[in-house]
Amino acid sequence: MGETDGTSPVHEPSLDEQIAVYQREFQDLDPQVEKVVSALSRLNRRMNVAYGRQTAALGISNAEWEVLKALVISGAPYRMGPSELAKQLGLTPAAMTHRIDRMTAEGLVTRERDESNRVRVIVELTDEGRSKWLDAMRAATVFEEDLLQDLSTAERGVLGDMLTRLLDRVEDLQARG
Amino acid sequence: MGETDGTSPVHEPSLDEQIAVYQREFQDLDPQVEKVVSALSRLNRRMNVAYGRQTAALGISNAEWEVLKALVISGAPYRMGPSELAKQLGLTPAAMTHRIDRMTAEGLVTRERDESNRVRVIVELTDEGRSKWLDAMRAATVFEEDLLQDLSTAERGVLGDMLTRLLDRVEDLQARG
DNA sequence: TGTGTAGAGTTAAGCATCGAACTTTAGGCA
DNA sequence: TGCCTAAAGTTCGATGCTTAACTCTACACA
Repeated sequence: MGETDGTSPVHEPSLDEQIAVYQREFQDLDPQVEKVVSALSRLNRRMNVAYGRQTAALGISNAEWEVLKALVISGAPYRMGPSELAKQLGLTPAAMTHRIDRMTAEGLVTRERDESNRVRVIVELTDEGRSKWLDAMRAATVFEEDLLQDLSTAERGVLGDMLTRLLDRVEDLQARG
Repeated sequence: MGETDGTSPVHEPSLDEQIAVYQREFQDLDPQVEKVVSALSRLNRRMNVAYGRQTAALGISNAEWEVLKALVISGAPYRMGPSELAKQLGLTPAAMTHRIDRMTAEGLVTRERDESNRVRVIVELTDEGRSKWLDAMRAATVFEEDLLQDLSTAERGVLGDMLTRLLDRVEDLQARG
């Protein structure tokens, strides 16, 4: 085909190559900082692809899995309102309405009016939804254990700690401006 | 309004609360692993929100910024084909076509046929596109430096190193299955 | 009791993305 | 030369998301 010069398929640049170019193009760049944020971004994209394959194999989407997770995390009896769900998942209420439509049709959740406050709606996990969550969770933990395989227990602790600190920091920044 | 019981606004559970519930609901969960992956996921969502605000302030979207970045990283003369771009950004060629349409209309890139191989198309960064990239980059680095503020130089190095190892690992897993 | 306001959720219209089918060009091989 | 296959990009139809407008209920306050 075209100009396959022998060794350049499509060649996504490696992290270090990417940072080297950035430094050429943008002098006051801290390569250490850039390495952290670029790795975070790439890592997350790849992880989402991996999760997507697993959930697809179970007949649900990543989007639906997010909803199942939020409901389980809310604890028994696994009920939340659409707005609350939307806030946690970073969606608009409109998107949440549609997502709940689909998941209701698939039997993963039920939707009913709150009789004690008729403006509200209660989304509740069904047994099937809970079981799907469990299946997805099992697959996810296998993958996650695999992912962290090269890190010692001590390193995992340090990593978790540092990421938590970044998370606190970003929430702080969010709150201010 | 509703049942504001005084201290539960919408209450997104903290990372530790979330993991505590997960352990109740799913016995064989490694809390250390879960903490790492959950923090990664949350962190990335928040960072994307932050980047989104910055790019919006510049009159572009995060999606467009991703394209600008890829073109700059490819190095001068800042040219790539649509498929190559699509692969790096994790999009389908169809989506890339439309995105390039929009960015061409906005003057951020140009699109022309490759005369030496008329099946191909060359997307090239314009001066305006390069300048937008620079503006976004300046804003991003300020944010990123802020984000990592609580980590020492040594810690940043360790974090970058660990994330790179995870990235290598996930690429490995991707390649296999 | 009535009115105004605010919050929860849905509906409607527009846009970005996806998967699949299609067009065009390049190159291999008879 | 002519055919066949593969690759690049676009077009088409469907899906899920966004913003904005709207409905309905609850509560505050006169």
